[in-house]
Amino acid sequence: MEFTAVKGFKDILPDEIPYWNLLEEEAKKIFKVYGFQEIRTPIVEKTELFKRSIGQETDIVSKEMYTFQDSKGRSLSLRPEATASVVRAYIQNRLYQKGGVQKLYSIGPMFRHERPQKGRFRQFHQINVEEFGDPGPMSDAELIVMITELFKRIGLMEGLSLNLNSLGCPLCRPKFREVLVKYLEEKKQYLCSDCQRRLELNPLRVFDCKVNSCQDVLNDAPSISDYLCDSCKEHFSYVQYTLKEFEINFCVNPKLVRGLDYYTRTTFELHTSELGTQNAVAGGGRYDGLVKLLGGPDQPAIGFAIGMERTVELLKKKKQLQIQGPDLFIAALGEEARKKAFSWMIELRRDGFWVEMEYEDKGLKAQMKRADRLCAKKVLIVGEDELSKKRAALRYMDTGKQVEIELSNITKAIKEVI
RNA sequence: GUGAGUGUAGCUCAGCUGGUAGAGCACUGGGUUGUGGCCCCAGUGGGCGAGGGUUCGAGUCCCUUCACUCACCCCA
Repeated sequence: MEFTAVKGFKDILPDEIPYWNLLEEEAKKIFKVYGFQEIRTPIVEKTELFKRSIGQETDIVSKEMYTFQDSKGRSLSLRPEATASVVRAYIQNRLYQKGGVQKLYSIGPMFRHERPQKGRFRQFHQINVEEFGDPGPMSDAELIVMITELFKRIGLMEGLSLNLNSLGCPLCRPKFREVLVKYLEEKKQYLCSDCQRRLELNPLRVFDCKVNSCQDVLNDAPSISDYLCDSCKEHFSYVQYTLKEFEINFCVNPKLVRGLDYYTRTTFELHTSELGTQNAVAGGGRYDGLVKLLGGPDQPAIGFAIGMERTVELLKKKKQLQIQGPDLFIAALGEEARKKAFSWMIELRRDGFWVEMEYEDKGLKAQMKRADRLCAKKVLIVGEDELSKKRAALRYMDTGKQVEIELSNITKAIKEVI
């Protein structure tokens, strides 16, 4: 029996790497001009950090974390998301003392022990962005503009829909929650068993339910937008106003709630209709209370995460990336030619050209075939004839044309044409 | 954790009511003894996820088990 990867853990093969690189490179370019700096945090943290930040009662913490004990009996967990670690690092390294806002991003794997399905893996990758220190709606708008710019740049914004909501703040959310619970209690008999359970633990999550009878109940449910306090209302309308200014299409969705406890006020998600039911490509929101909750100063913050697997999946559907082949393939015939070819190859590589050749004693036809498979742009053909005539043939693979090149000083001649 | 579906060559899949494995692609070689992409020919390659049962005989029926996939759940 051969070994296979652990369930829910995937190899990312060379064919797919160009798409990952494209995504990462474009993201980094945009983050740079928006003033975000990279931070790299460990993938293991004390379990307590996630319990405190994400919420003890959330599914992520209560049943999806990879938790283990180290040899001293301390409980550690693989990170199920990035924000907790970044906030921890922000506090621990006193980044707030640097003054002003801190804008950070990180890219890496996350781990959740869920049942794998389309667009959902146990190890998955996120691009994570956090902005600390600014309470105002302008930074909310900044992040949303930035993320739409990124998706535009990689050609995916067309197929995505931006959902927006405000979850209120500690001043107004409790009141809404109270009214909602009261309403749902009355209709409890129509709710599915999951929602009846949610009602106890996290009533806002009932909005996520896909069961028809629950959605019917929700149609007449109180809406968070009617319960926002004046300051939250003002904040939210400024964000919307700004997005309109920049002609970013969005849809206010009062049913958009988040799975993590720490979110406040603005919350948003980018959805696609092309990937099955796991349709959230990116999501985020404001979390003004989290830094303090984790023992730091009372600093506001906002952030988002992009699901890389899902984004790459979309890229693969929409974009045909051109295969890059070697600049030159040297088809050498015979021992002597092969030796020469090898040293030319090394020299050309030293100058930054991608050059390949065949080491085995194969016929010209086989070598041409291999050059074609590799998508080599040009092939230098050199055999005994060429060695004696001191001229080699350079074939342009796209047109099929061939030219002759003097063997003396050949690498210099080649460098000029490739 | 729950439900459904699928597991046959490297890949994609065919194999009717059980009779002793097949196609396309890929790979190798040849047609063109030194020239790729198209075409033609030939060859290499699996014993049908694993285990057990029924049967004269099982990819084909039954049971068990494992894996994968999708959906619920949850979320990026």
